[in-house]
Amino acid sequence: MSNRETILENALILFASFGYDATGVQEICDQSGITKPTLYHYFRSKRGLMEALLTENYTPYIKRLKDACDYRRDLPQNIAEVLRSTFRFAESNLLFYKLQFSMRHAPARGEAYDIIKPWINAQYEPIHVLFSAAEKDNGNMRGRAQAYTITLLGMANAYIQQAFEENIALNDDLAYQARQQFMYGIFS
Amino acid sequence: MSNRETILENALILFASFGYDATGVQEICDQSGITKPTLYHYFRSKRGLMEALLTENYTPYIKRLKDACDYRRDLPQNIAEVLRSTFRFAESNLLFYKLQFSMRHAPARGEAYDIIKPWINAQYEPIHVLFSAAEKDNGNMRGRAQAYTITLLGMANAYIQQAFEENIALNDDLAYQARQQFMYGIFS
DNA sequence: AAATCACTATACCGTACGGTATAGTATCTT
DNA sequence: AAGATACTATACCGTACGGTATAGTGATTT
Repeated sequence: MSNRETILENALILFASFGYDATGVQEICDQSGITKPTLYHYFRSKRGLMEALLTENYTPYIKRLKDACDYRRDLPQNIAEVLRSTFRFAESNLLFYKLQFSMRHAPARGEAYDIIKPWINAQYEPIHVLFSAAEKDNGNMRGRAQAYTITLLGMANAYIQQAFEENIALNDDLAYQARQQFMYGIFS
Repeated sequence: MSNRETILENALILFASFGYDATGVQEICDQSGITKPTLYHYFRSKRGLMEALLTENYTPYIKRLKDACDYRRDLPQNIAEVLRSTFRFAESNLLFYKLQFSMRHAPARGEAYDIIKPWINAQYEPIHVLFSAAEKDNGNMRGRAQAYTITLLGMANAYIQQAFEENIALNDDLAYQARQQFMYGIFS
């Protein structure tokens, strides 16, 4: 494995375990068996390292999420796919999921939140577009696209957290159950 | 206002804005118009300051939550009260709600999470006891008390986040709506 | 063979951190 | 009036931080 990959791997472990602020560049180097100039050769700064980590781990998920949000006049189908892709994202790399989750909820003016902000939007935006499109086919959804987006993501995360703590699988059955509960919130 | 109160107030603002790690003791002192020995006179350490902040702001909520979880064979009523007390807690001090929320989701081995851990349990435990008690009256809930607790809290937080971002009130109507959606997840 | 390139170690920079030793001051107790 | 108590400022401690100047290395290109 290349030094670059080793650094990314150990940075993920340390950032996810102790947080961005509390993890020193030196620790990452020690854990990776290299020295600081090597790290700074591949990544311009500590922040650049974090950004690279996010880009490499987020990109495939965001791509799948965009596909899941392609509206074909079957909103329940879209919601199921959004939940499925998100569940798989969480399950495929638990450590990264935990890291990005803690960063999403970090204080708004901290550096960690500043770094992850564009990715929050990259996840939010396609889902919001989906609900906006669905509004046109369902009048009583009007003006609630933002609320649906937030609630859907919030519910997905609640299910994911629950699955982790109870050691149950984030399979398609659970995605279906989450979808039913979410849609009850919409049409009631 | 006493120095102690001033320190607590400014610490809340800074911790909530920038995070526990990223906020220096010196900043808190500057903002409060005092010097470090004064701060260390009232609070033994930076961590002690954070702990005092949590104790003073959490205590009344936990007390109300415990009342809300007193099971009288009417689970929907309990759930409504849990949601109401939690909504009011969030609405009464937005800054503190944001701070504790970010700490709850901070990395597990960081200091911030370590400090808030007992309070996470103080919130979790009475709700868990409630669902465990309700299990005895409703067979098909058996063995799912933990799942219900996590999902209820997750849903409450999703509603609170949504209310903040859409600038809508966390009133009893919203608590009722959240309860309906949650109970659909239980009995389906 | 010379020059270039990507990569890496030693040793160091300035700064900011959490925390404290010392020396007060002002108020309250006896 | 004397002593104790609660509180606060100046100045400082050791340590760890993110980041870098310098000087290489070994492989690739010309």
